[in-house]
Amino acid sequence: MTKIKPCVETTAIAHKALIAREARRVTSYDVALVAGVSQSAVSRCFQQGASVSEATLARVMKAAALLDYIPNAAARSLITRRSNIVAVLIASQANLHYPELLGELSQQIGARGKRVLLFTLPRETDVDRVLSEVWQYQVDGVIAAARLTADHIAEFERRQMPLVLFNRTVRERAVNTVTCDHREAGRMLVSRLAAAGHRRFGIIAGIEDSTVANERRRGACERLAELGLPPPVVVPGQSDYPSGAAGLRALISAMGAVPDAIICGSDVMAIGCLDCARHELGIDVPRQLSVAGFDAVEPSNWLSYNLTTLRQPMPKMAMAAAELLCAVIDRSDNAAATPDRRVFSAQFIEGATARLEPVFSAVAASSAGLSAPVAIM
Amino acid sequence: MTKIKPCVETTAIAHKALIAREARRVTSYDVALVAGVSQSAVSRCFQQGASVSEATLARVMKAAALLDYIPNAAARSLITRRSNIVAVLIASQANLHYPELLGELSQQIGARGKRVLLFTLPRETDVDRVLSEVWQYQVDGVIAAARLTADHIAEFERRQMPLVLFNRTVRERAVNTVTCDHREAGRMLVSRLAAAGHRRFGIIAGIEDSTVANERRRGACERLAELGLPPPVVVPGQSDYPSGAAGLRALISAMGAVPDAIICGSDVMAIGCLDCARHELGIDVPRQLSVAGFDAVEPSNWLSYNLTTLRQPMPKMAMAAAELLCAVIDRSDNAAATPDRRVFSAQFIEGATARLEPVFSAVAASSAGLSAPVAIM
DNA sequence: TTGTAGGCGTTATCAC
DNA sequence: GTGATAACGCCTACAA
Repeated sequence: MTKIKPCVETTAIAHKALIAREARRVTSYDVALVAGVSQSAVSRCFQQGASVSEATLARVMKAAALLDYIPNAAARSLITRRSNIVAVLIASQANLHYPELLGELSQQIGARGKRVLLFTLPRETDVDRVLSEVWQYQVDGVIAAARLTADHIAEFERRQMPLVLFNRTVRERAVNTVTCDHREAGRMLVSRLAAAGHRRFGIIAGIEDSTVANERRRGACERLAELGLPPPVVVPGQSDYPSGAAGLRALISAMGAVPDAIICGSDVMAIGCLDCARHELGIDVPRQLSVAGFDAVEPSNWLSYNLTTLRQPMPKMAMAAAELLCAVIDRSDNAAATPDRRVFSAQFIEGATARLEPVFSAVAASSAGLSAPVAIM
Repeated sequence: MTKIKPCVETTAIAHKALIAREARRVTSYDVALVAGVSQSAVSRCFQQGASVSEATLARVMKAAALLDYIPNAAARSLITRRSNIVAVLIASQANLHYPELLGELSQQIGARGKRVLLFTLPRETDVDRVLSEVWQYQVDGVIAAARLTADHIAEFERRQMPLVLFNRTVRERAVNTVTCDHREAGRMLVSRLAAAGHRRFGIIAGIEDSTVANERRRGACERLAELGLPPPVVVPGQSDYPSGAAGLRALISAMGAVPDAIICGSDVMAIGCLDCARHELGIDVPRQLSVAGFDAVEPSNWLSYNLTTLRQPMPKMAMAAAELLCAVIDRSDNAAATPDRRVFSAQFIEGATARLEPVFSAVAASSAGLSAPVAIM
């Protein structure tokens, strides 16, 4: 009488029915049972560079496939202390203005074997409430495109939570940041406009608590002063389309005339300003008035606008943020290294809404086109 | 001699130093030790509706605060089988076209105590690779704004994973879906244009594998046939700006003349078509040609365009998706109920790029303005 | 290479 | 109301 050894398929089907009856999940024990090995052998089969024999691996993988087994990330993270989840904090405002940002971040983080857990902030003041949620989820690190205070940063340090700020800075603390040099962008824009003969400048500012818009304005004002030009008239804006038109009217009324050039804190405002000037006030842009924006959003490139603007190299910045964060996570066992700051340059897009002198000097050309990362200590 | 009972603060500080020395995380045991209660008592303090005395709660919470204790969601999910994480699968294309979608979804899901784990698909064909990742993370459910096959759906059922399709459908299987009635939208658009006397129609189609664009085209063609009008000339497009211009030229060449009306599969193409007509071909829109799009993206509302289009009620649809998914999750212990399909109507935006007859009939007005959910069994 | 045993941090089930 | 004890599903020495 021969002893019949049941084949893996048969055992798997029977065992799977059992699991279904008990309403449990499929675990590595189940796979081990079906494959006829120990649970730890199964565990090793799902890890990189563990020592398993060819034969065992094959048996285990077959059993796993038959049972629809997938390792449980929650259980794994409990012991490895790695969830492979990265939190992205993003103010809804930024979300809408930079639709590419989230997509690029997700791709780049995904390419590094992690996933993005999304935390959107309806208002930038909701940070506290959201952060306490972040801690629960045991994320490996955080990319924050939102306004954090020095106290928040301190809590990240206390909890040893890797952090990268995106387009934000905190003066009081040393933090990893990825930014575009918005101040330099503001300076560059003024330089080009001034070189073409513009003298009376108006500025439509962005949302008040936005570091980005503030830096742009600061750079522009600074450069105007250096060039000995009169200070610009600044009117407030909300970074949206209606603010462009409202800002234009406000500037004309404050200055008693149409300015030579208007610098808008964002492309959407610039487009609002442009539409108002052309369609409502009958102002000839760029002959009577130059208009410029920031960000090079998709519509700025459309035929109806062809806006003079400055582009942030978003894909590169997203890649830098993912890279930086993952580097910090990987070495987070060791002592914390000194924070890294990666600064990118904006790229000047000439467009056709501003009168500009052609650029020949090597310095201006390179500073306008440069977008490689520059480390500033 | 009096026995000195050390106060909570002192114990906490000492114990915290110990934890730091051992490089461990703070656990509920640590809190229990400092608070002088059992670990289970601590656990109960962090649950809804568990029975704990006022005094214990206070002591525990104080100790927790001193130790910076936060419950570990990974450990919790291991036993509760709830991760409070929802996966959102989104094709990058859709991401860029509907920036509001992700923000709305995140808000709505957040309001229900869960968070969004983001899975972006560079190509719609990457679904398989991404799904196997989804299973690992033990998410509570999935909202998919990407193309799934019947086989994929089957795997969701096999794994008993709650699923809601967003703006997608799968003919072969019964699935929970939240959609906009794009076919009806296409019909509505043709009805209005035909009523204003347009007869020779051109269509610039969207990306070939997009259900949405196909449904829109189908509805338009269907309605044209019903009205006894000649079938439209259809040219392909990629749903982007350049496709609008290319499509316009292709239509003119195919028809041997400028058509009466062009229906574009998306607003961005409509805008590309419009810019080309006006700025490059000198065609008077809407006098010589009517142009219409779909989606009511932000720029469609700008002065330069004021596009005739149809809006999807995104916020309502996102809310419906979150609501539906969470309902399925909450009752997922019981037997699976019959799938739910929530269909919304697009809202007609008259704009100024198409010649239209004013609408007086109550039927037309209500069908054009309706955006409340309609359950279809 | 393989199996045994202990632990990761929580919730659930019971007695008390 | 409170505290012991057993899961949850996996990884990781360590011994074989």
